[in-house]
Amino acid sequence: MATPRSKAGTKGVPRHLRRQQILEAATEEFGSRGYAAASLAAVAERVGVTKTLLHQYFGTKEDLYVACLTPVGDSLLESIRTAMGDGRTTPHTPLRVLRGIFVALEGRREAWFVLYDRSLPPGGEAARTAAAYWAAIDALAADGTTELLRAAGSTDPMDADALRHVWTDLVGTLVRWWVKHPEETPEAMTRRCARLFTVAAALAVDPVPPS
Amino acid sequence: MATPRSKAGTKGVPRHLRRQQILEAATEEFGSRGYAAASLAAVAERVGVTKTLLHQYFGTKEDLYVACLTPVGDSLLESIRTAMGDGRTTPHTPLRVLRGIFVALEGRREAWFVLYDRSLPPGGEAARTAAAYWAAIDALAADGTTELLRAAGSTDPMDADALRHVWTDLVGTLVRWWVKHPEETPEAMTRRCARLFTVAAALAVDPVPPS
DNA sequence: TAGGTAATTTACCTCTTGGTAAATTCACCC
DNA sequence: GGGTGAATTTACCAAGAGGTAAATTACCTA
Repeated sequence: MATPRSKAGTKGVPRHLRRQQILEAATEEFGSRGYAAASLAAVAERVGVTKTLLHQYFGTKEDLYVACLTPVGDSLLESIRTAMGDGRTTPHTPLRVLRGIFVALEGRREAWFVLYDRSLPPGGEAARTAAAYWAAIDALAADGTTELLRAAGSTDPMDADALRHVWTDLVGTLVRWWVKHPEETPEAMTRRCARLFTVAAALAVDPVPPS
Repeated sequence: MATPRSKAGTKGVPRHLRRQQILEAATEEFGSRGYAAASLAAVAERVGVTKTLLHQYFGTKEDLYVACLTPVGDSLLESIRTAMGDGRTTPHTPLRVLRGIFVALEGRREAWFVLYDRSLPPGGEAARTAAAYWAAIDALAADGTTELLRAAGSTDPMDADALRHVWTDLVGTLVRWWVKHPEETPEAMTRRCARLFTVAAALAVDPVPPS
């Protein structure tokens, strides 16, 4: 028996497990480099497998991206929905939403950047899928912000739109900061956000006295 | 005289003007698609010129990117510096900074995304140059936020760091919104920000009464 | 008007990337 | 223990990217 010259053949990894491995590696790759800069070869190498396998598991590059995006988008969406509860928006809602997002993202924080990738091929299925998630999340955000805004007495629709953007991007900001601080648990991060809100509010309302 | 079979030869466009055209087109392309997804052929087509010309004017793709980045980064940095004035941070400073940024960006708003491109080849000159601008801007932001924070009585350095991130990314958010609303002048946008700040502060401080 | 120079294209090369068909090896089960 | 099917690789292709040397045209001036 000569030493096998080819390394083909099964490695004993069951299909659903391999699937999971690929998905995780791809999510990290897409999340850190961005869709356009990410290469399938790099993903394959992370898994310790060949590029071809990725195609046989997930099809095209865009398909793989969508496969990565879907679970993140779904769990994020669900977390936000449950955090917003019965539809009544209270001052506690923002923090509950944040906490939901942190928990949903824990263990795969870079996945956030998969959802908000700006280098997707325009017109493709990937872009459409991502846009659908954005729309769903934005709708929820709009619900919350307009209700808060109305309660505060403001009615300008442009302002409402801008505030929605501010809120959603603020979430992005906090997530990004959180990604850079892996030691911070979701709970600790939520508490930090609470403190930050208080401080920011005090800043905006309480002018610094000239000295 | 047979009709010329080749379209080579000068088109009468002086060098510095062509340079400017290329720079503008490249900035738009990089800004809208992101560095990795942007193609030199597309830039060339925007200008109505050949890919080769880009190389002869600016060298490699990264060189071209740096050439796009530098003027934006410089003018942005200068605008922020002058907006922050003598170093004394007052409650009016944030809005002055925002106004400076809007004015500096007017006419090439997408350039913002050139500065904050996350798909640059890691380790390259482009990434280094961009990182240098980030550092410079972040330093200014840190100055302002810590001074405001100290005046408000907070001392936690992690909170200060987080607040700096919140501020810089809030700027990004507002710019992004502004990019999507081309009709809004820098002045109008500044006023909108002022209103928004007031509303947000009221929201954060004034809980919605349960009804 | 002839020649020099600036501006630009042609044609080509190479490397990478996404993608596919076919071959190869392993594990399991009668 | 031999066959059957699942898991995986080899080898390959085509397209597109960045990049370069050389040729081509137009403009300007003496």
